[in-house]
Amino acid sequence: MCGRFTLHDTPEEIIASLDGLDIDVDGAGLEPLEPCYNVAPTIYTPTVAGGETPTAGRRRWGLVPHWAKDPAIGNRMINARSETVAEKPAFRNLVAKKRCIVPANGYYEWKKHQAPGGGRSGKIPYYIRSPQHRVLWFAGLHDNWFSADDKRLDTYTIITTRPAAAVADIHHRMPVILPRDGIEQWLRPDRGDQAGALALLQPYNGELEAYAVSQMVNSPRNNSPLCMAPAAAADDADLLPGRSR
DNA sequence: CCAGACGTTGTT
DNA sequence: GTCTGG
DNA sequence: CCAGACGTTGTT
DNA sequence: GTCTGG
Repeated sequence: MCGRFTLHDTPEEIIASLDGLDIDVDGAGLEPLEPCYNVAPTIYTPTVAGGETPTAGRRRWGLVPHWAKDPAIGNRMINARSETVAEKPAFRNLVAKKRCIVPANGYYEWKKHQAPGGGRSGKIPYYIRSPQHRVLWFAGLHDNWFSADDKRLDTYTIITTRPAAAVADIHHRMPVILPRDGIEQWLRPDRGDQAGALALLQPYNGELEAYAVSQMVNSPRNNSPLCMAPAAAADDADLLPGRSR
């Protein structure tokens, strides 16, 4: 699945990674963009919503459907399965007109770990990213919700699929990462039909690298580059004088 | 007709 | 909003 | 995903 | 144990 990710590039770098795709960044709310090394559900991040001219804007992670009575439902709607997204009542109506993409520099997965000797099992967090440090674009769905006092809430969910071979040992699900060539079809209804868009929801074909990180990422309150540092380096930093454990 | 769900993950 | 279940 | 809360009353 | 919040 995908329950935590990073986004630390500048807005310019993020937009440049779309390689000239025509998007409306007017009033996009991409600036200012604080680097975040530990994006958790309910956090606002940049997204690009589909349309004839795709439009950038900030949205909150955790889909709150427009019909929801309680926006707390968004705390649990952080992922949508690609295999069933076209059928599930909560998602299928969004597939037609509410597709979006979500930029990330990488994401975290927790690998279950069985201690030798039948001891306690635990979980080790891993960070997964492009070896060339390219921006990854997740496939998502979005919606807008209005509170009783008419406050607008824009939210999204990240679509998941089976893992690419490079990360299959870590976890049996991964976010859908769109190839650059697929982004226009995902975002622009004039570039193909819905079936074509759904066909893009596949395990990632590109290169990925993965390595273990420290437990620092576990708490959503931690937002430091050390969250994505290799485990040994992060542990060393933990031992620096003056740092409480 | 109205009421109630609408989701994923992992674990058992 | 829309569908399923009762 | 993980962390953290999980409660009421009355008083300031 | 289970739910909410980040």
